[in-house]
Amino acid sequence: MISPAEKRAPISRIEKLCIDKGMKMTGQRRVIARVLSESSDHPDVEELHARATAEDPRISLSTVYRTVRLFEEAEILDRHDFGGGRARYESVLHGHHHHLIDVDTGDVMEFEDERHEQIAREIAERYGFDLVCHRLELFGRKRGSRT
Amino acid sequence: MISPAEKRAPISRIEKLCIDKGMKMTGQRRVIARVLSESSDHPDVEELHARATAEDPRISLSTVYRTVRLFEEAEILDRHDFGGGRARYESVLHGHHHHLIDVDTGDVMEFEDERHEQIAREIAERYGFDLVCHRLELFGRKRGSRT
DNA sequence: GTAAATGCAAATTATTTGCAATTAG
DNA sequence: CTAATTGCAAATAATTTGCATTTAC
Repeated sequence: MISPAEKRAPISRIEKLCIDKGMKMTGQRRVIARVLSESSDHPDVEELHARATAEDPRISLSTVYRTVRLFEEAEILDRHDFGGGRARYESVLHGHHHHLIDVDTGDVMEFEDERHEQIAREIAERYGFDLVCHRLELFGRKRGSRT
Repeated sequence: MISPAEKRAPISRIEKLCIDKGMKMTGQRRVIARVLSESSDHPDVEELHARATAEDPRISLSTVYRTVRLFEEAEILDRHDFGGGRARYESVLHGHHHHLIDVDTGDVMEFEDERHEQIAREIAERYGFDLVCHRLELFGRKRGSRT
């Protein structure tokens, strides 16, 4: 039932990036790359490990930590701190955007805003800086929620 | 040489806030409040402890941790994460503003921008949220720096 | 074949907490 | 006087690392 073909998972978008950068693609790295490519949320390391081991149980937490760090340094992943003590990750392939965090539920919504981009560039310039990156995070409460 | 008068330090701005909120003002809490009132940068707990013990050596690190937490919950302090693994604090008395971080040196500059405030409110509204707070951080490199 | 990657357990780092002793109000 | 606060040392929680073993290229 298990044909050899099933072992060759298709190359994920992030795996492609890794190959282009000349990284050594181990089985675990390939799975983590796939999990990240398929995630449209902002998982933390614990969650990534859970998703990865669901596909292949022989992936250790250390490897997930090492891999997200590697990917972050290779500019494949963005790391975020939304509070709660754990770093959360998303692929840079999801593009440049910002976050609106529901302070009651922890839900994260994404948005873009061109006016904001313009203002950010302008402020950096005013101080004599080239903008490397920036983040805008809004923390809000659903209108009508008591408390 | 040491007159009794020297023991009565003037009441700092933050100590005043604490008293208004009915907090029990211990010696260590008073010193930490003063150090924070006099800081115009964004010290972490380690640094606050160093500044506090310089004024009075019998202040433990635990107490500094407990006090910044207390002050944060009382909305006397804002906590920031500028990367580097440690939380950094500043008095809310410094007003609402945002940060431009020099990625090479770690220096932090502050700025305000009314247009940005307006956009933030508007975006939250678009999603049906009341804005609780928000943060805008620009990471930049001094123009002309090689690398 | 060889340098790089992995798993595991132990180490680190930032922060929190239990508890007996101290202190503000 | 009494409840809140402190110091200290031990506990947590997230993340990193040393080292023997495995693996991609």
